[in-house]
Amino acid sequence: MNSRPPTLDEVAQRAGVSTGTVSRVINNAKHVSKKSREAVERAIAELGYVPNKTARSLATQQRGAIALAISSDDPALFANQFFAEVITGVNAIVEETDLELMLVLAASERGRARFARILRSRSADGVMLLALKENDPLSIMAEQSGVPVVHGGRSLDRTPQWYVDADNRGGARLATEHLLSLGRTRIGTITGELNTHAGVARYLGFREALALSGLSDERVAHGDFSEASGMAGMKTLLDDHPDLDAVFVASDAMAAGALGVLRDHGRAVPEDVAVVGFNDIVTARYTQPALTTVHQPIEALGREMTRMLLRLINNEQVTSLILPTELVVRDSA
Amino acid sequence: MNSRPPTLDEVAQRAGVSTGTVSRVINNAKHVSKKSREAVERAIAELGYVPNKTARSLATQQRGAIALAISSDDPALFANQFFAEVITGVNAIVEETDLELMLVLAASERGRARFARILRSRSADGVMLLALKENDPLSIMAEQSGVPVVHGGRSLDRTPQWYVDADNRGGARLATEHLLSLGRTRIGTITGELNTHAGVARYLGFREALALSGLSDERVAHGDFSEASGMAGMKTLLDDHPDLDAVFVASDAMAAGALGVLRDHGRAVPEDVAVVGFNDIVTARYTQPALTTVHQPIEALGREMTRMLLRLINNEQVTSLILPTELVVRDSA
DNA sequence: CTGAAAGCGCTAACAA
DNA sequence: TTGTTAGCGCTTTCAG
Repeated sequence: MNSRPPTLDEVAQRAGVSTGTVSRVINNAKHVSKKSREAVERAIAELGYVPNKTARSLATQQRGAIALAISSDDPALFANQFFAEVITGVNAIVEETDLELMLVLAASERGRARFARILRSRSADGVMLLALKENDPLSIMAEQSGVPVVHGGRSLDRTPQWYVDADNRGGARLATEHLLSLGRTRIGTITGELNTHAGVARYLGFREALALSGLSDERVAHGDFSEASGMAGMKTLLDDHPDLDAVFVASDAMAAGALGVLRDHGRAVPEDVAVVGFNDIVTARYTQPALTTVHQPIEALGREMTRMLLRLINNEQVTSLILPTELVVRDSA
Repeated sequence: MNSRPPTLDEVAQRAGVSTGTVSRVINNAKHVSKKSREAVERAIAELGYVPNKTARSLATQQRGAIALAISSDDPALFANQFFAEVITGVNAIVEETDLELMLVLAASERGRARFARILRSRSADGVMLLALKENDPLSIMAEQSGVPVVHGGRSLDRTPQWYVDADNRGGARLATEHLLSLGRTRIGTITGELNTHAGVARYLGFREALALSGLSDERVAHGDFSEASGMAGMKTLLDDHPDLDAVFVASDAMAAGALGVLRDHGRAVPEDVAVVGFNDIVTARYTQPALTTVHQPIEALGREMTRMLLRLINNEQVTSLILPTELVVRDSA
């Protein structure tokens, strides 16, 4: 049961042709007579031939693999929905090809070193990078390596050459406009980390929407996307602007925290204060009340990153992409 | 910036030694003079040499990669916490080695075909398989291939040769005993799918605990792990056994559904009916009330699977593992 | 349209 | 302790 798979040479012998011919058939090149082709195909079937990918890689100088790298210091960041959804999207496209998918979680210094080696040794024909922090060393490393790289998301400091991102700004506008359409006029926001692209973009979207309606955008508290910071932000907002009648919160985790604080302060949601979150995490459906939020096309992000990378590898033309977000209306606003 | 990395031959030339010697230094074999070693190391540093993994693979007949394969018809199943946590665990061990990690999501027929090819062409030195359904074709395929295989979880029909599993039965006992310790005596259960090992094991654990206390175990409704089935199961239970004072629910998703039904029927949780779930998904902390549940060591599962696989690849002795689960007490019981 | 042969970059066996 | 060389299995000229 452990017998070595047959080689191309053996197939050639069996089919009574040269290895060159077998190779041509396998890579369905032209200039092969029907007769040889059939003989080869029969031999392949009979022997159960499977090409040796390693040998082929060595000969062609192509690995037949792409890598999905996730750079982060905090391993907990992998452990979320986002991650799984991206991979699902990536896989959908990879599955249409013969490529292998390598996963590189660069959580530690070792992980980063491994990534560097993959780049230098051309272990992958291309790389998709989810750089979760700003100014990511891997990002720079990758773009300098000469290996095709597609980024998921952008960073503040440096816009990658090729990227796919969600429309954070548009999503924030959507959310804020929804609040406006509900007749709210004293709308505040709890921002995410303002040293991230997403954080800034969502804040800008919020301000944009208010500016267009000529309303004040001065009710703002700063958070860092975490639930705890959402609680703190909501308290600040309530203290500074007790007249608040709605709040756009830049992440669902923060919104969950904010919801708790509102409850504690006796403000009914959405009657007294309407709340909209961002991300549409699973738990958004389970908060009390269920959270109205902005859905990001995460799986699509994975799919488009992969498509883009494949084109890059094939030297086709590509263009960076911003994917639309959409509002999911539930009970909180 | 796109220059081909130097080859071993070039290093040899630069260091003024033979390729054999360079190879020995790289694989730090013995029988190398200090002098040569240093010369080689210098040359490697100067040239920025990185070994070509493909060439090495071809020569050694080892791929230097292991695969994590997830078999499922339903892509949505990937998109959960479980998946991300397993990978985090796997990565922790992989990161200690030079191995690459390939990911194979066999959702479609194509995916399965790709997996078969990986097996036949020895694209990976070993495979970890998360077979999410019973009687999984991949599982059989893998074990017949001669490639080392470690399973995550077991199936009902066939216990894999090497596996790591969570102690579902023990966890269910833990949960039920907790209910007993609370003084509850009319305890029911909503089971998971009874054509899965986990479903059956959890049901058995429940019955075991009740049997040991001499209590009736006849309050049972059957679900399929889904939220909807949890709602249905809870209704059935309430109809058939209105005296119910506690329920062990075989998954958190079902428990979330059950909680809603209890609320609708005016039963206070945990006062009237105590509820314990299973899995400890993220949302368990957000239900109303927060769900007492059984935590599975998912990341550890990933870690142990990987360790086991590495030992298998090195022809070391291994033994299948059952990892302990633990009770997380929150508000619902 | 087909066959022969020279690599791809590395390892490993054998000589020296 | 070192150098030499024959592969690993496939692709790809180059002749024919």
